[in-house]
Amino acid sequence: MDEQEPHDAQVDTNKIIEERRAKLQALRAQGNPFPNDFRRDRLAADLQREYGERDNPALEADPVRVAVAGRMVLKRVMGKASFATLQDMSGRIQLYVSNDGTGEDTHAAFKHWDLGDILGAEGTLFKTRTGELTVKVSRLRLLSKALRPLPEKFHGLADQEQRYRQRYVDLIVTPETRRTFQARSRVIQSLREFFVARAYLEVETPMMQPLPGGAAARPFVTHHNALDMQLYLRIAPELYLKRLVVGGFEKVFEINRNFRNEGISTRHNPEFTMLEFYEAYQDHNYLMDLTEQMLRKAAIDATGAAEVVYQGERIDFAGPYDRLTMPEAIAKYNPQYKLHELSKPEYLKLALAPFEVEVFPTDGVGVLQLKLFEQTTEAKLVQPTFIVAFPTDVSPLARRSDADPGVTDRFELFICGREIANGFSELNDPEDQAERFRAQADAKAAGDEEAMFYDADYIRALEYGLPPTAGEGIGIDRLVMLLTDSPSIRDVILFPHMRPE
RNA sequence: GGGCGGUUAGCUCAGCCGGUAGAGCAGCGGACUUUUAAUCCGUUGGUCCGGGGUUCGAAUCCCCGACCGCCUACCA
Repeated sequence: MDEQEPHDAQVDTNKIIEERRAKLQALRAQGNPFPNDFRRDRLAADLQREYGERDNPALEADPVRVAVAGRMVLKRVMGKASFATLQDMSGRIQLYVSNDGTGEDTHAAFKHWDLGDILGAEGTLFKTRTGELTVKVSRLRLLSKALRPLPEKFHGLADQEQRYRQRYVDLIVTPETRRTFQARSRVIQSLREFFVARAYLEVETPMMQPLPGGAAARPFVTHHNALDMQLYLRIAPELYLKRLVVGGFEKVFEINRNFRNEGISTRHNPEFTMLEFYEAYQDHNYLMDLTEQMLRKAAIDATGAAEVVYQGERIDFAGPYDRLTMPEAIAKYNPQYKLHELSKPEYLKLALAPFEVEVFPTDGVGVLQLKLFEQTTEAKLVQPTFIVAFPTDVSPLARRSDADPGVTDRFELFICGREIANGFSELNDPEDQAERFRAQADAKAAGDEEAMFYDADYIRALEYGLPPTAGEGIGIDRLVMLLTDSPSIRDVILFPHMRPE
């Protein structure tokens, strides 16, 4: 369907907007109402930090001249003098505008400016009677007229839908939203520092792939016109990153988007950010140690402490974290099950009977354990917990355990009942990998839309020799949710996917 | 996909057992030179999400639909 209707065809409007348009028209008559020749020299938070403690006599004895700019978010007019609160990227600073300071004409014009307008102000600092640091304005300019009114100044924006759809408004009026995304930036910065400090190379691998690989998920499909070929948005970077390890980049990481054509929920967005990293000559046990250090640092860098509170639960990222096999975890959190019985298929099938899970005759012990784990235990793993030794059947890219070929040297990290990380010793045997791809391809042919494709070039890469390698992926959005106490993944994604308005 | 809840002024929200639309903020006009969600006086502003039905009469009750939120399922 072609729906290229012009954007201004359906402009919603109201009396307030009309009045502001009229004000803008009047401004146009006096010159360009969107000047770009004002330069600020200070940010609000810097002023608060540097001069917030200074008393008024000190400020007046040694006048501090400043030029500030920002959005007017509060305004109090009192006749011959007014106060306004300006908000910039760093915080807020109060302005004192008066006939004495700016002259009557400017002050009179200011009275007609609106909340939401962008202003530039020059003046000197002083403290009001109540001790608030304030700029006594000598020059004041309107830099950008806002035509649309801001949400109610006290309650802000409560409508979740509008907060997601119009994030720009949410960011203006909701301090928690600003803090969340600032914390998100610190988390990613922290992770990047962590790897760079360990001599990892940051790389970028294809987002558009001829074969989507590295995970079990339904992909988005697109089309390249010039090549006349189908391409998939990637569901994971894994197979490309391991190709780089073959190439001799023995420590690599990538922080970038994955795309999965699946449901949307408070924990799923169609595009989400993934950290993946690979290190040659290491194994899954090393990864678990590394993960503990990494998450401890990320928590401290994001929040100032290794212990955070998520939705009322205290989460301790300091480590070390529990490391349990699935049967161990099931028995630990569900004493009704006996550990020594949990490796018996008949016992597991009996245990699974009360749950609404499909059990297939082909399910091995490992898969049965996984199903029981998901039903009984996953949600109870509040503190960071590594679950180790995943069944080979559900781990087509992981190295088989030397002790038990039915399981792999793979772990997942659970926090607050959610999977946060997934790591393993990589399968570097090209013949074993080819066999597992064939099994996946068979499953796909049988109708499993999430089964993997057979990736012949990846097999060819393995045939050149992949060193023994450990690799891991961490869902950044879910980690940021935990570190910012956000109940929905949409709260940590600036522009989450929504149905069109 | 299933269940529950929501949608009323630009924003935050009331609106009872069905009787024909309200408040605060914002806006507009006025007073006010140290306010702090400034205050005080006056005042403008509505496709009650959309469509159908019941009724003398629907924001209100019923049905269908849209969108959003939460839970649940699926999704490693």
